Amino acid sequence: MRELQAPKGVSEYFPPRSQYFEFVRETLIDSARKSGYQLMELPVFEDTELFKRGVGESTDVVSKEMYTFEDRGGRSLTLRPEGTAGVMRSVIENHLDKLTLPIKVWYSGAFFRAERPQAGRYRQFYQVGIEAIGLNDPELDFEVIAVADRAFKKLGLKSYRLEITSLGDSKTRTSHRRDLVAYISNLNLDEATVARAALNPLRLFDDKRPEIQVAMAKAPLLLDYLSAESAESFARVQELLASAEIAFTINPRMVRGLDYYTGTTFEFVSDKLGAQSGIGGGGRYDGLMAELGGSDLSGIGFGLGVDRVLLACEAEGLFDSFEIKSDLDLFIIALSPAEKAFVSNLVNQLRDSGVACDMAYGDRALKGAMKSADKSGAKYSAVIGLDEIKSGIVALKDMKSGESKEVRISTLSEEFKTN
RNA sequence: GUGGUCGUAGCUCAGCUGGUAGAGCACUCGGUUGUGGUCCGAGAUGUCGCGGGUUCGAGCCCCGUCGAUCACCCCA
Repeated sequence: MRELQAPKGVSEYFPPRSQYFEFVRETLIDSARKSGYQLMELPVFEDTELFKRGVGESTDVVSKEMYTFEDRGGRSLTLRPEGTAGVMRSVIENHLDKLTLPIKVWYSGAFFRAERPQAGRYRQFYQVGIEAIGLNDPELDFEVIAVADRAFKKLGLKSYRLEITSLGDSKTRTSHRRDLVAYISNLNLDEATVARAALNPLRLFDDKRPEIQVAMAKAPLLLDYLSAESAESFARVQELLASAEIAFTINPRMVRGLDYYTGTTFEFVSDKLGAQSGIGGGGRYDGLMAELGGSDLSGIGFGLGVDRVLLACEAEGLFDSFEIKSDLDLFIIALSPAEKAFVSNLVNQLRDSGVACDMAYGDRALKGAMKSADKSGAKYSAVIGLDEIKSGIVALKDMKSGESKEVRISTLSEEFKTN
């Protein structure tokens, strides 16, 4: 029989590494929660139209990386390739924009893109994101960036940098685009590059070939086209970042793959990773909500790649001395099969009264059972034989110090009532 | 989607110019008649990714395929 394997390019996390994944994800989410963001739990598949209209049909993400399928009712559905479009759809559909603005939400979950897999690039990957919707206020731009930066610092990451730029409003974008296209048309480029430029001329800015870098050195920069209003807002964001001592560099050549970005746009890049070095990114989107049929409100948000942040943490050795913290207070061992039913009952009662505990299963020798107690990470262990059942007293062993103290079995749960 | 590299025990890997597999770690048991972490001893474990070909003989050579990985591309 053919051995089953996971679909190509998906990431999965199982013990013991899953605890690092969980730690990373929780740290990212915690940063959002502590800044007033609330949970938004959304479907992993949406009407295909949502992404075509929201993300943009000419983007690579939409044109060649979507998992699209037809359901039994003939509807075209797509596994979400990113989070913002779904959030906007839900905000519009559920009239959240009628509430006090800004709406501040976070989300976490799996996203899907049919790309060729690579370390840090998976077909199913995990993101934690936030969105602050309804107001165009540079203080919010700063807040969103700070929420991400705070999370990275909390994790202990050091080798990453923040790059920011402003894409201005749609008017400045079109006039810049016109000049950029004119500039590019005077360059001597190969066919593939011309095709790339036709789709999105900005892409040539981050082409890695040195000859293209040279050719693009004098190309018109979007930052020079900013309206007074955009420029002022962008300057404000920089001021706020500086006074918060969040280091950043302005990268006027930054290119983002999703069409909806306007205004402040940013990327967090780790230099401990390979080609897939972006650990998070985001920006403001002015026209998205209106494009999707809602009121014309601005918003800003980010998406952080949990897989990549985990990889970056590991590359920086942050988990080398990570203390495996078990949730268990107590691990109970039945000395022989005769006491197993008693222990099983006891464990069940302790769990009922809120004690986190586990027991030795199977019929292993005491030495082996103690080993599982050790591995479980439980703070205390207790061995129960006929003597203990008869006397009603058990030795509670502190697994760290090795010392034990006598405790009544009937009041065992009292020992763990500390919190 | 394009190109390069790799695939041997649960993990990390060794395996000579082709002669039908090994180490360390982990695991199980014992040394210690009812107490883990250290130490010592013993034991179990492989369709050599999968399919085909060349050969008397393939882990090793050839082709295909699947997967991982690196770069391009793209982006979280």
